[in-house]
Amino acid sequence: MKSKRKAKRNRKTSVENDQEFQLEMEPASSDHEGSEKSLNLGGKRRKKSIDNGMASSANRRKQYPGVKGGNVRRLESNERERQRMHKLNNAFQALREAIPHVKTEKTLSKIETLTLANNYIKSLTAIILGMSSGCLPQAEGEESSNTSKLFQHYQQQLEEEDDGRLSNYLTQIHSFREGS
DNA sequence: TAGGCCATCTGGTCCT
DNA sequence: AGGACCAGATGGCCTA
Repeated sequence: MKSKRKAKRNRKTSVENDQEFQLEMEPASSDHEGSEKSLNLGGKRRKKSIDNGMASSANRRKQYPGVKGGNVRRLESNERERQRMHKLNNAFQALREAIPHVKTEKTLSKIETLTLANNYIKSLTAIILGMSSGCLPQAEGEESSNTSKLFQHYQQQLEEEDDGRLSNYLTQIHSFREGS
């Protein structure tokens, strides 16, 4: 993994690009963060394929005359998909902020975020289980019973997995920080 | 220039 | 029927 996260902050995202593109098209509708109403066949990002990329793209991808012709349903679908992806990215961002590492200068990639979060959760679970060391209150009612089951589940899971989950996590943080 | 990461478009499939 | 979800394709941006 390369140390490109910082630079990526400087780089314009395609959303920003599209927003710029929108300025030429229409005022941006800011219904939510990262939301751009680019019902313009992708704006800048797709410009190349529109302008000159069709020769290569069209070989593999169908032509979509309906879109060019103003297929409203397709465009609406694109917009919904964009919104969905923006929500997904917001969730990724929230996850990044939930991981201690994110407070540093780099932005974690998605795969890094998921990997780190996974190990973070597991190391926290291990810590909690270690602290409680099986001294949970006696099952009293359904809720306590569930807690006990959960405890057993995690304990079993951790036993089946490798040791050193926490050290793995810390190592990962370190390597991410190093930008390796 | 290659490789990594990402946003977007798109059609298919699943779900309500 | 229409929206949500998914995966493949494509191309832009960046770093080494």
